[in-house]
Amino acid sequence: MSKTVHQRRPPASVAVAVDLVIFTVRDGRLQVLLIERGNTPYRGQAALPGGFVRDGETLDATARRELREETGVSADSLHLEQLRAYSEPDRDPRGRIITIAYLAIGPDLPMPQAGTDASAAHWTPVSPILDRQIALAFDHEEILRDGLERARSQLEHTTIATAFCREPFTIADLRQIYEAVWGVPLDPSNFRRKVLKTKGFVKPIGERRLPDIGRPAALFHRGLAEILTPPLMRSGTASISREEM
Amino acid sequence: MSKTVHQRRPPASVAVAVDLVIFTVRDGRLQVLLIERGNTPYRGQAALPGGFVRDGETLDATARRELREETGVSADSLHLEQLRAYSEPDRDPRGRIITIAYLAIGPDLPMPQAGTDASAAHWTPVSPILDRQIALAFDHEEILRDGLERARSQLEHTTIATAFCREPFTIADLRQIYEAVWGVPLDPSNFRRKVLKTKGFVKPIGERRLPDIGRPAALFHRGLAEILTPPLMRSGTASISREEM
DNA sequence: ACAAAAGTGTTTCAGATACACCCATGT
DNA sequence: ACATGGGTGTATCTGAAACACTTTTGT
Repeated sequence: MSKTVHQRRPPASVAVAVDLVIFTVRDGRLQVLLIERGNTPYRGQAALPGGFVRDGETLDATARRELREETGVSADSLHLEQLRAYSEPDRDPRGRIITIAYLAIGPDLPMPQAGTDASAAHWTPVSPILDRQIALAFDHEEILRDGLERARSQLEHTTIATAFCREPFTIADLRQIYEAVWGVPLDPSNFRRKVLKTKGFVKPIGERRLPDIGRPAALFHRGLAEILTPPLMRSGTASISREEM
Repeated sequence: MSKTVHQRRPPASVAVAVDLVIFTVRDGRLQVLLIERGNTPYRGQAALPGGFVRDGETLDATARRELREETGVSADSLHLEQLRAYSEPDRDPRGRIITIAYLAIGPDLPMPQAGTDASAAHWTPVSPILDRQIALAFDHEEILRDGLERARSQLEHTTIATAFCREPFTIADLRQIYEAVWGVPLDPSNFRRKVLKTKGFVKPIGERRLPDIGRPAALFHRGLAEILTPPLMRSGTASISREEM
């Protein structure tokens, strides 16, 4: 009768979790929020913050809740987007746990806060993790790499770079975000032109910031645009994956 | 003792499913594979093919298995990538079901095959769905829209367009894929130059195809490259999301 | 006066676009 | 011969990149 055989089979229930890749730029370096695990497995090792989905809760709500619990900051002021699901059956020794990773981006936050869950959290530069000098629990290194690649890509095509900045910010602040996340130096004058030419990227507020040294810089707020057209390319002539012929 | 409170709470088990957005180009139009639902809810209505994850199975494996069951074609020859998770608590009247959507792309396949699950499946042009002339079950219209946007984006940045073509193919075949998915006409001469200039996109096989009318066209296989550098842009000067100032 | 960073102007060059034109085939 | 689509050549224009140069502050 029914042709949809796949619907008849009783669904296997699995535990579903959310893990967060929370990025910020501190001291000119890209950093990620990690917690030190208090329980087995991977006790004492660094891991991405996360937790299980609750009944009646969307994954976005889980991510926002965990973000608040881990950082003490409401997610309203942060950029939050879904990365993807990780489902290797043996990715967690405790059993079958599928996790949906989220990418969160915010300005250099006042962290951690004692007396909250966030007290186990700490900002860690991303480079030593990529270089395997710091090991992460579970498959969190892979998730981190995917999150970094997403963040780098989003800098090209969207205005999320402003989510890294505390308002108001200068064009140089914004440029340093790109330099930290992409890991390449950018020409200040050309960068400035590209940002100002893109309508809706930033909005001048008519004030200036006095630096310790040098000429005062104009201050800006985020604009309303979310998509960069045209994209702000990282290294115009990159390499292709493979050759042939 | 433990600071990771979120790990202590017993995980709520939920049913996890995979839904597939399977695209192809037939008759110069983008089409999607839909099944007619045999059971409630949404009995008799069109829906994306999909099914529940089984024990010990990755989501990719679930997607490949469903693809094989629904289309009778092994997923080896198809492009398959994860889209994202959909988790609204009331998205399925039967209960809490989180679904992870996948995007699949293949050439115009011999479908459907009688005597298999695929007999309930049929190719449907995408346009009338977007125009709300055909309603899909559950939140599948949203999933379809997201899949389409991903496919359009991937055409810009990767070589998946070749996954729509049966080998060998001509440059014009490839161009018609872009025109069908993006919904815009492209200049044949400039398109040809861009494709041939991108090393690893296509590989000439030195033969020609005789069309019903006109000059024979050179035939190609897929190249080894997967990333297009530089991207093949759709409409150089698009519009931004909002204005201001 | 000098250092340092912000901001402007200008030259150069690569690539996209538009379109004229030639080529190879069937009828 | 002509229609049709494949394929090439080329003039023009836009925008990115590089970098010289000017401006505005603190010391």
